[in-house]
Amino acid sequence: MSPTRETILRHAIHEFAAHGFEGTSTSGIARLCGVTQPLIHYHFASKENLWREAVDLLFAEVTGRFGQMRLEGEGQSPRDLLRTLMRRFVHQCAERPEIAQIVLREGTHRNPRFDWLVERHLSPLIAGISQLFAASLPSGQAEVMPPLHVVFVAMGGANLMFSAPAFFEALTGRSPTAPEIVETHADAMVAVVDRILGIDPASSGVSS
Amino acid sequence: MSPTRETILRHAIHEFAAHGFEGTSTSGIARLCGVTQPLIHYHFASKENLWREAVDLLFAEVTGRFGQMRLEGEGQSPRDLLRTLMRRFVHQCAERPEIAQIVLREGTHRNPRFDWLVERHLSPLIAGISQLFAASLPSGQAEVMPPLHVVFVAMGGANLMFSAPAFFEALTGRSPTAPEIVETHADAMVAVVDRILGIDPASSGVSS
DNA sequence: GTCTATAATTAGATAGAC
DNA sequence: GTCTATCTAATTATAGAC
Repeated sequence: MSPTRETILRHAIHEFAAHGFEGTSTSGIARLCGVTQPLIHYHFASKENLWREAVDLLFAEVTGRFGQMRLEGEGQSPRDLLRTLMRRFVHQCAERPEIAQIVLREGTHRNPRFDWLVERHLSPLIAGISQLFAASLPSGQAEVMPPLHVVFVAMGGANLMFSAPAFFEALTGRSPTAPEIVETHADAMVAVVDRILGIDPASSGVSS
Repeated sequence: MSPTRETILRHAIHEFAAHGFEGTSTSGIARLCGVTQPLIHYHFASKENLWREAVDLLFAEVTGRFGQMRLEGEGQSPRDLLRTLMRRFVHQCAERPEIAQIVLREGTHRNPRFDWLVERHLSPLIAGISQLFAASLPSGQAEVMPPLHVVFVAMGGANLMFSAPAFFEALTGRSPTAPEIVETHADAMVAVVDRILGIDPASSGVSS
């Protein structure tokens, strides 16, 4: 990929996450890149297409990581895999808040852009995680906490402080991406998963 | 309040939640209301001020409900209050997703609008809930799951499917605001809170 | 209180030079 | 591949008639 294309995409990801599709201007992205606005149309033809290519780049690394985890997890029990997954997911949310921010910005109402995003990137990821929870919940618990609901709790709980960092900052005076805060949140989320799965806190050691 | 002002505010809440401050146009709101765009400036002076008045109206009812709960909860244990609160919070998120949507849209980065929102509306609410969790967590658990982190887990977990309804819809083909889905999610969130607080599922009855 | 008219700025997109 | 120049449409906001 050409260095110009890459620079534009990098800034586009940030702008679309911070201001949404409608709130982002191609002129603004161009200014950040130090190029002129028509150059963006030369490389990406339209604002809509720029958004799609930015999203593809954003998900490329995540899907890669998730696929790798599947391989590493061979032989692990679903429960252990789930705990490792939860821990990594928290770190992922902290490192790349743009993913959740874009999903939240576009997901307020159905539209072609969002349907494309779900079908292309989100659906496969969610399906895998739901299966993992379904296989790990103690018998009878799936009625109280259906796997899909647990997935939404886990995703939302892990994400919020990193999707809305200004919220956490304004309340605490600290950045949520400070390493020890990310780690504390990862510990907390694993603990929550443990308790949802009925794992006794006393008998469970460190799970990373 | 004049009926025109009220109509404008009602549509403004919806538009700001769906498209963000930058993605919303005063002309668009005016069109939805069946009035002309300059009329919005006559009533609200500026787009910025319209946003603030819309947010004030949105929070007025929530703060009212929360205050009422405090009174009803006199004599209840912090744990019981917390479970009731959690259940109502899920219903609140389903009924008024606009609150979380606006917080998520504005909270991606610090800005004067968001700082105003935190100081004026969010901070007091969060402080109350954090205290409640702090008073309810079993001894030793606050180190693994600090109250503020638990609050973010609870808020994020309760909110996500209603903040991004298109996400839930695209995955399941059903609206997250269908009464039985809201109720299932409320049950699930109360169950999660029970397990975080170390309440034995077997010994706990219905908690609403 | 609501309108028309309009100013000043910015948006996404195209044409064409180099 | 990157630029300048420019088109058309939409943006927030103001002035002034009724």
